[in-house]
Amino acid sequence: MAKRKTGVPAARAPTRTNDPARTMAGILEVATAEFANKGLSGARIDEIAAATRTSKRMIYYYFGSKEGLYLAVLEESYRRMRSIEADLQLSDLSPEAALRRLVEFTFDHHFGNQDYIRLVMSENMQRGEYLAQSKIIQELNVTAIEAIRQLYDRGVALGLFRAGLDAIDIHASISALTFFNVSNQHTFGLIFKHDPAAETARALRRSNIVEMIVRFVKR
Amino acid sequence: MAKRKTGVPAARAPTRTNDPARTMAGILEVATAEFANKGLSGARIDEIAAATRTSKRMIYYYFGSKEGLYLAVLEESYRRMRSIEADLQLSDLSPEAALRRLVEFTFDHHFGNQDYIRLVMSENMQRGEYLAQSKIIQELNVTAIEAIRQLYDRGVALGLFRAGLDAIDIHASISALTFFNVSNQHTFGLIFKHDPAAETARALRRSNIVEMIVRFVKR
DNA sequence: GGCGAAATGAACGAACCAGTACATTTGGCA
DNA sequence: TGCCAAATGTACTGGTTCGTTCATTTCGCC
Repeated sequence: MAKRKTGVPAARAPTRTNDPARTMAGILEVATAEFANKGLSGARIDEIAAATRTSKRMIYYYFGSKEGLYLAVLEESYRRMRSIEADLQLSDLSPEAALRRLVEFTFDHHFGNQDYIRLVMSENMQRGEYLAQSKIIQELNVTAIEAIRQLYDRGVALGLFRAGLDAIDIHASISALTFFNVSNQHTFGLIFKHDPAAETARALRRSNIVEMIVRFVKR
Repeated sequence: MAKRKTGVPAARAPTRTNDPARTMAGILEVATAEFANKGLSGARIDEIAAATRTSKRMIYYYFGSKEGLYLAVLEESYRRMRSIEADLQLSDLSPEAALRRLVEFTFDHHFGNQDYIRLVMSENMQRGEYLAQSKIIQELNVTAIEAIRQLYDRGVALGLFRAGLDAIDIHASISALTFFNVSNQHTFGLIFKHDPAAETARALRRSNIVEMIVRFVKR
């Protein structure tokens, strides 16, 4: 909670400065990168410690264990993701425009937050073992589903979308197409040589994904 | 190459029996499960050795290192996957039927071969580092693309499919939707409680994916 | 202005784990 | 049938890595 120290402007340099919040935040930031890069078993506590301003001792002081730190990273990462997602104002747009916007946003967000993608990949490699321990996370996704449901219901009511589809299913498709685009870029890109002109290729892929989703829900 | 021993029917029990091919195959089988379950860094050579009829010594004798074994597992797994895929006879079917069959097959195959999915996930966590070392693998995917291209071109020629689409892009979408369905089942399923009546939910998901792909390519 | 809990630092230990040294057996072949 | 390379078993090691022990410093509060 406390972001900064109260009094005492830094004067005497040689002494230590206690700042728990900053210490924890620093650890989390470094740990996020490490776990995203190497996964749970590949990550090294010593490397995380070395990259922070503080020591390994503090990691255990605040997070208890490697797994505890991993879980904290996971939760923080989910929290950030969902808080950004909540900023979309879809209700002002027409159903189709809203759907397009949502897919485009998801595509761009996943591309721009590959650490998040890799953490989710890692967690799926663990079979969701750690996510299951977290009460907080379950609630965080309801918003995404709700946004789709509202936009979809509007579309159906206006006769623009076909009825009988499931918002969760639509969400699954959007996630699958956008997630895979990042998560499997190495095995997929490597095999089919997508690299040259990657920019335009990605733009093309993006519009194709949008098109695919829209075509699926429209009458 | 040599599948079995030539002469010498097993008579004297107490003595050892040399069978390199069998030893290697046994190691690969166990290693596949271990790497698929735990990933490269999570896997333990000692555990693999314990689960085989042979010893850790043999693993290093035949595969050189943990990474060497991992790469061998990866290659073998890809090889198996593509050889099954090649069995589809799509050219006898109408373009749309062929497309449906391909998607259904891919969906079912991925669901039934989760070790393969997890190995690909693992490899993407390594940023394709090991796949890049393998000359063999690159060629193995061309068939999948080719199958789609042929079916798609037929569809366009018949005026059933819209022109201007890319076979690789279609393949990406099919892969994304079917792969994600398995790869992210834990984080996705956990969050949205898909568990009860999983059978019918999966069937529904399957037909929705097929529908989505078909709608995308049809005029 | 000092007291005690919170926060931090430095070094250590015990388990784990990839890889190896050394020794032995098997089996094709001359 | 005896020789030698291929194949295998056993026991060990050196480095790595999670986690801890012990000691010290900071700082809110009375």
